[in-house]
Amino acid sequence: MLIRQHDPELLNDLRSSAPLATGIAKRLRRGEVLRPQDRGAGWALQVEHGCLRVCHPHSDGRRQITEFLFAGDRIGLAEVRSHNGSIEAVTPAAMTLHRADPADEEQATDFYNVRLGVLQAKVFMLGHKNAREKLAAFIIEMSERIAAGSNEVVLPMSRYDIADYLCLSPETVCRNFTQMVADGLVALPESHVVQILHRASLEFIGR
Amino acid sequence: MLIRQHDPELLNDLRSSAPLATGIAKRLRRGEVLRPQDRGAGWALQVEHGCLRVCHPHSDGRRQITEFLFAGDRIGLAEVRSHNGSIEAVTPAAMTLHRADPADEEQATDFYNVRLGVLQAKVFMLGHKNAREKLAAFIIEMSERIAAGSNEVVLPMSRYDIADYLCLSPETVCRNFTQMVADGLVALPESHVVQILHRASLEFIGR
DNA sequence: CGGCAGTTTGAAAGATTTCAACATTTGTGG
DNA sequence: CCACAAATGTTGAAATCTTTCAAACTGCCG
Repeated sequence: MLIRQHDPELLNDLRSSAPLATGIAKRLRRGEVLRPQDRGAGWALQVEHGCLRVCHPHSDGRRQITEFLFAGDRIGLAEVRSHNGSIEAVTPAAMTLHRADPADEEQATDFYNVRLGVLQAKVFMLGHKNAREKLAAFIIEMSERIAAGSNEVVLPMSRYDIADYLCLSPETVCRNFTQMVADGLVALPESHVVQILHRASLEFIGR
Repeated sequence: MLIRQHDPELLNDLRSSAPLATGIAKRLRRGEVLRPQDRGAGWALQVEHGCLRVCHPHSDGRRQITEFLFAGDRIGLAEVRSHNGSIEAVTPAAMTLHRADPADEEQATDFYNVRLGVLQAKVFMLGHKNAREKLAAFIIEMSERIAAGSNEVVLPMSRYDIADYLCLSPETVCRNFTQMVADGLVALPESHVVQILHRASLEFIGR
């Protein structure tokens, strides 16, 4: 699949298998913000290490976090920009910026399909899951993405970040963590360290 | 942009500007169901007239309607199939099925970008809108899509369908219609006929 | 006419948010 | 290294919103 030269901003991706050409290195300190207009459209970002969040402001003053990005993840800056979004460093992070290769149709196909899948899953999550189910799914997702399926996950993001990602209040996130501990599903030796005690139950709850 | 011959199920679209080659005609009676496996992957569906709904079943027994389709709208059958979905006729409907043209990259680009935009908008809607805001946005959307922006919209779908589309209960949909009538925002001469009395307010509420 | 699917309304239950208070952690400057 | 301020995390109680359950109403079709 070709990305047309004159319209390369259509490139969108997250965690694609296709390799990108080497690109421009960039570093962000904790909390630092990258606005896509810093770079024109047609650029993709690949995380080298650290954790980023993709934030979108809302008219009511709240924000929505549509993605967390970890080492190896990629996203098209055009998609971030499309809803007035920005990329912020949750932890100190290093990344590289790449121009879309207009000749690599494999790459573009991959990019689009991964993004469609991610968004479709989010629609189902937001539509039909309650707070407990969202949080269970979130813990499983994080264990797979940043702990390689291990049962101990160190979450780099705050409760506020989790809340904005799941579209809940931070208090609700907190209460549901507490409830899961009470139910023996997880342990929280520290607020950012989640030990999964019953993965199968968590997976079932998170559907 | 090319659709690769061996992987044509990547075709996805809704209301693209690119023309499709003439295809196979199909008709559905009210309530009749089309399952994508009826046709293999790599097919797109274009609505000729009538209204369709794209339904996805959930593990808890409820369903989610991810799209309503009207004359001129298109969707890739692969995307419908991807989450065990089906296409059902809300009204008697006629449609044509088309094989993706592997040489038409313009078409595929269009397909993907329209779908990404639709899904992104849905994520925002489900994440941050309450029932009243969802319904306001729905009425505006329907007025634009099936009434060409007119202030009188005849809704072809039931309150249950609207509820499953907005991820609300049918009673909540109903109560919010009633409330909007009480507030003078709309009139309901019949339950399926919505007259928009204050479009600007509706647009503001639905954001 | 009766039945039936769809719509509407009421009342109670349930879930989540909001507001408030307090605890804990983190970061910074003395 | 400590003290302090700011940010983050937790818990409680009340308010709000939505769902659920129940009942009644409507219009349409056989």
